[in-house]
Amino acid sequence: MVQSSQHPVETSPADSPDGEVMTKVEALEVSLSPQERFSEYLQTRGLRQTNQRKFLVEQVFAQHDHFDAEELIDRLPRRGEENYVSTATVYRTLRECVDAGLLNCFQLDGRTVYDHDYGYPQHDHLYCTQCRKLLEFQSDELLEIRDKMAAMHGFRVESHRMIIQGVCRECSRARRKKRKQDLV
Amino acid sequence: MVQSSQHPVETSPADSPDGEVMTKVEALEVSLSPQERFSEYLQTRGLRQTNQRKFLVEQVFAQHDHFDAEELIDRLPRRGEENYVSTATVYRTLRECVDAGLLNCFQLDGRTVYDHDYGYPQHDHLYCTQCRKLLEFQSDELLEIRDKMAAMHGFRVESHRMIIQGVCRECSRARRKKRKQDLV
DNA sequence: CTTTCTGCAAAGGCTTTGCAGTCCG
DNA sequence: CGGACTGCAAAGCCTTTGCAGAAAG
Repeated sequence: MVQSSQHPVETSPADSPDGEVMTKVEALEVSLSPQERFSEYLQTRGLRQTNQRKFLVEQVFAQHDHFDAEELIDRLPRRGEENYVSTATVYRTLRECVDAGLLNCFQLDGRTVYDHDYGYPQHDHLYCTQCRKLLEFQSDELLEIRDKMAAMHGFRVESHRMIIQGVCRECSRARRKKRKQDLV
Repeated sequence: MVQSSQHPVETSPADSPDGEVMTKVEALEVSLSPQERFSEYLQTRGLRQTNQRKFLVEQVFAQHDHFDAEELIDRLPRRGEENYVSTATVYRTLRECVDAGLLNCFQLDGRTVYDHDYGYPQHDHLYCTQCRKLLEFQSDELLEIRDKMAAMHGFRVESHRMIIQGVCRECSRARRKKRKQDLV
């Protein structure tokens, strides 16, 4: 079976229904908006400020969310509608956003997932293998270990990617409930 | 540009040329060989003990190395030669090895990389973005943080994947050398 | 003998690319 | 105006799948 096209991705909820400790990943203060930052990037490289690029960056930063190309395309205007952008241009622009430092990307289940980088602090992910939701977490200790391990091996760190796979609270609950029902 | 098909992947060298601390990832003592373990897995599920499966598991465990499907296929007999195994069967068997717990797999640069799991301790990776080499490291602290972060979010951990990207010692040296030459 | 497996070739999913027309600067 | 950009369709890459013949139990 091939991955379905349903990949709900959400950020960590601010509240904790169980009253447990929750780290919340907050937006950072930045002097330039993502749009301005991208504009700067384009100018530096002698690239052009097109309507498609402006529109895409605006859409990408309209909500803080993880997404893949397909999800982005799904919420953009269709062919024939105003502001339609072709698939090729979407892929090309996503790559530029990564180069510009606006987005991060990583592979998950064979698709490329994009994540806001600019104006957002470093973080890692918890991935629910049941509902495919992505939660974020932050850990300075993790960074320390990363740097220590890299140093041990003479590595100069550029970046890292940590994904914890498992089952989220909601899916665990749903499963327990189901098991209970199955017993009846 | 698309990823090239050259992906040297090597394990961590045992010696440290710089005399720095090195963690070495050692093989574990296991009661069954990978072949025996796989055989057991097949029997349990009523699957068959074919020559192709036996041959592939043997090849996969002949050397401790990370590899992708292409690299494995490259060192197998060609079509027409003795013990030839089709691409489809290689992919099918790799998947079975993962199901059987013999191999781990993860995505890197768009390809699926396989890693010995059975008879080998949990470990994570350092990935050199210059030479595409994969080194291994082990850290119990990392596991503690993983569990702590998961607990904070009500997650039941199944597994995790951590990859530190950067430049390895050898590539750093090569680069320094090159810069020096460029100055002459 | 029956069911699973294999090899083949074709298809699939995601992403990139060549090209001709379009648009930015 | 010239080079960069876009949309389109086609190709590419890696992996999976349908099917008919082969093989395991």
